Order: sequence, then structure tokens, then C-alpha cells
Amino acid sequence: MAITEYFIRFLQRRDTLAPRDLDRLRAVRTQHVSFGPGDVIVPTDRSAKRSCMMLKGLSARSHTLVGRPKERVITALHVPGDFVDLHGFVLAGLEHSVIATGHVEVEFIDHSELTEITENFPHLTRLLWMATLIDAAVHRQWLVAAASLRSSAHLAHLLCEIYTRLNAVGAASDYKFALSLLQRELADILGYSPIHVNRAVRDLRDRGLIRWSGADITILDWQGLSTLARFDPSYLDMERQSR
Amino acid sequence: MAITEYFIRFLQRRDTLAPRDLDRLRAVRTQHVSFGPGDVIVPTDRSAKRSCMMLKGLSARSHTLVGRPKERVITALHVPGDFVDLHGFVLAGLEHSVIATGHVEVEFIDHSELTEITENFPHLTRLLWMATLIDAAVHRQWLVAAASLRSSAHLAHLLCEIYTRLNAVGAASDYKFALSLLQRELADILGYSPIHVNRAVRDLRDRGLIRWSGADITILDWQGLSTLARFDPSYLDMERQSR
DNA sequence: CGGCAAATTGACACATCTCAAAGCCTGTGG
DNA sequence: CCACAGGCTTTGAGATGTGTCAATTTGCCG
Repeated sequence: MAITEYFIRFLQRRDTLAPRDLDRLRAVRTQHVSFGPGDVIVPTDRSAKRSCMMLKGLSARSHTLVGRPKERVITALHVPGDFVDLHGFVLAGLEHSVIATGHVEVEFIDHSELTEITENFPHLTRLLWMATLIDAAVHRQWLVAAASLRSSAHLAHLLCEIYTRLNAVGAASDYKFALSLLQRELADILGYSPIHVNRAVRDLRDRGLIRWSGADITILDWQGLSTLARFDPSYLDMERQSR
Repeated sequence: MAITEYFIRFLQRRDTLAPRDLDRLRAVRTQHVSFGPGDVIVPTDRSAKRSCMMLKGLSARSHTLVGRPKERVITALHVPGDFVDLHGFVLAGLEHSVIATGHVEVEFIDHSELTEITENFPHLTRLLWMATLIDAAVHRQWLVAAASLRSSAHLAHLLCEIYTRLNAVGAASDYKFALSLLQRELADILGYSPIHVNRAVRDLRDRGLIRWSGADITILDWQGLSTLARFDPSYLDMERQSR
């Protein structure tokens, strides 16, 4: 199988891909694999030999604390087109695992391919680097949100971000999207108890900002939701630029 | 001026630098600049032409929220040897500013030098990439700490991390270090009010874990402090490895 | 000595957590 | 087709954590 077009779209939105780079990307060979809810896509491993890219569904980076194996913190979510554990290629390994929330399809890419790209395709290398740096910018925004927003606004921020990211790769439109996350998992993301997440969901519903039934979410009032969340998408770095 | 030896030590601790790479690094030309408390080292700028490396002191990445210019959130701290805004080289710009806390000395490096390195020194490029990914790993750990630790433990985690990072580059030892941060700034880091930070400081003091007078901190009981914080330094990726 | 900014303390309000129970949905087996 | 079981969602009530406001103390610098 060849590399996902979602990822190529992700890059092309942000810079111009030279034909040579594009050809190299399309020549990357991948292994397609499916996962079900809760499955471990990438285990914590100090010696991974491949990285994975999202094709379908939603995955999460899950951390456990020393001495408290039952508590879990989710530090990132990944949508189609995201190169989920590209950082595992450069770091000595992951300090977290990657899990599927809902049905997920991914493509695995051997690190040998990435090494070859970094040896011979400097511009493409910078774009891969950029992809990991956008992840880092998202981490920072989550830190900002955690430090400055109360529960409803914090949840609202997450919803704005996910919709924007899904929309950017063409995986959502019309302010509707599917979010295969349990309230328990939302709690692990936002750092609240599941009960409190529930109250935040109800609050957004009561304010008429969203409709939420099962996994299907509709944003009824984007203006209201993004204002409440003080959402400013510039951290997603979606401008085209020479890098 | 030449590039700081701190940074070379940072890299050499994590991988072996080929003589050719080491020579290239030493040939990087820099501009040395000093800053005082509160000074802006790097403004929010969509078109920065250089990045900065810490030589002395402590700097912070500072975010402001849309519509609330007085509220500030700090999402990262940088110690000597850190390549603070290396990510500004690959991203379209910074979504935050970098400020000095206390007296700071930095070296600025032109992006043209970095471009040249990424075109001709693939292994060195991967190491620069790695440096930005370690920053991202620190972001994730801050997210974990924010979601799972209460005030004293959260503060304890920050102290453990700073000491470990200072110690790793030889800028602190014997469990003593200088922290040029106001309680107000600690509050912006941890996401608490200054008053609550004060309570956390007192708590750690009362438990006999630290001594803290002015900017000088002594960790009296490393074991106790790191256990309270559930601190596990593996996210700092300090193992030597071929990358 | 005086003046400021930071650190500290106390009292009270608000946000969030925990525990417990009830309601809802969905898949399964009879 | 129905009854049931189990997991998720929703709700309530009381405990704990954290924020705000106001005042006092401390430490530094002119």
C-alpha cells in the first residue's frame, strides 16, 4: 500500500511539495492494519521499528503514572492524516502508548524508509519535522487551555480543535463530526472526573451550543462555542509557507 | 562567537557526534545578547530570522489569550543549553513569546545556518529534530502532571524536572539550584493562583522536603520529593542511542 | 528611613471530586 | 419478541481543592 493522501494534503496545505518529494512520498510502502475500541496500536517500547499514520478513526496517546497503573492521562488525539508516532523515529522510544478509540485504520511505515528520506530529501525532512512540531504546538495549546479555562470552556476548546483538524483534512464538514470518545476518555484528556465532564457536556447542550447524541456531534453555534473557548486556530499553523 | 558547549553536551549525552558534525556545530556563528528580568527575548513573530540558545539563566515561553491580554500562561521553561525557539525555524512562526526570568544570556543563530545544516548534515539534522522532540515530551509530561497531581505534588514535579535538567548539563549539583521565578510566574506555569502557589511552597517546606529562600532552592529530601511528584525522568530521554 | 513589590496569611466563595444511586442504551439468549 | 445483564450516562449530596479579596509582613533598594 502507498502512503495516505490525507497526509499529503496535510503537507500541501502548509508548503509546496516538489515533484521529486511527492514521488518519494508516494513510493513509501506501508502496512495497513485495523483496530477496535481500546486496542493498543503502539505499545510503550524503547525500540520501535516503525511509525504509524492515521487513516480512519481517532487514536490517543495514553500515559500511565508510576505507581498508579489504573489512572490514565491522554496527552494527544490523532485524526486521519496525522503521523501519530513519527517522534518515535527520532527519540529513543515512546514514553506513552497509542490506543484506538473506536474503529481505527492505520498504515505502518518502516523507520528504514524515514532514515532514507532524511539522508536524501532535506526539504521533505523539514516537512516531517514540521509535522511533529505542530503536535508540540497542540500540546502547548492544551497546556494553555488547562491552565486558563474552566470545565465547559475547556471542553469547548477541545471540540473546536477537533472539528478544525478534521475539517482541514476533509474528514468533517457542516459543523458535524463523529467523536468516538467515552466521557471517561474525555475526562482523561481534560483532567476532570467523568462526572464533571458530564456536567460540562450538559452545560454546552443547555446553552444551545452543541447537539451530542452517541458519537455524533453537531456544533449549533460555532461563534458562541469558539468565543467561549477563546479558540484561535493559528497554533495549528495552517498557512502555506516555504520551509 | 561560537555555539555553546552546553548544547554540545546536551547532544553528546544522547548520541555520538561524528567529528564532521562536531566541526560544523563549532563553526556556527552566533550573536551573544544579555537580558534582564521580564525582557522579551523573542517576540511573537511570524517571520523570525534567527533562533536563540540559552547560555545562562532561565527563560519561559509565554502565551496570552485572545481577549485577555493580562492573563499569561507559561508553557515551557528553558535552562542553559536549550535551543529555545528552534521550532521557529520550521514552523511559520511562534504563537508565543519568549521572556527572560532573571538575568539571561543567550546566543542567536541565523536560520540560514540551520538551513545549510539540514541540507548537508542529515545526522546532525536528526539531532536538532530530537532536541525539539524532547521539548514536546516535556510538554506532554506537564500535561500529565497538570491532569493528575494536586498543587504540592505538581510544584514538586516542576522542581524535580528543573533540577534534573540543570544537573544534566552541569549547571546544578548537590541538590541546590537557583530558580529566578516569582511566585506569580510559578502560578502562570502551574495554572494556579499566586496565593495557592504560596500555600504549595509552604507545604513542601513544612514537610521538610525543600529549603527555599529568595531564588535559592535546596532539595532536602530528593527521594521524598520525587515520590510525592511521581517523578520519572525517562521522558527527558537522556540515554545515549544511535539516532 | 521610606517606599515599593513580593511573600504570606485568613476568611469566604466557587470549582471540582468522590461516593452512591438511578436511568438509558445495546447486545444477547431464551 | 421479550427479558436481562452490563456498561455508559445522568443526577444528587457532601467533602476537598482552589480562587478571590483584603490585610499584614518581609525584603530589597533608593
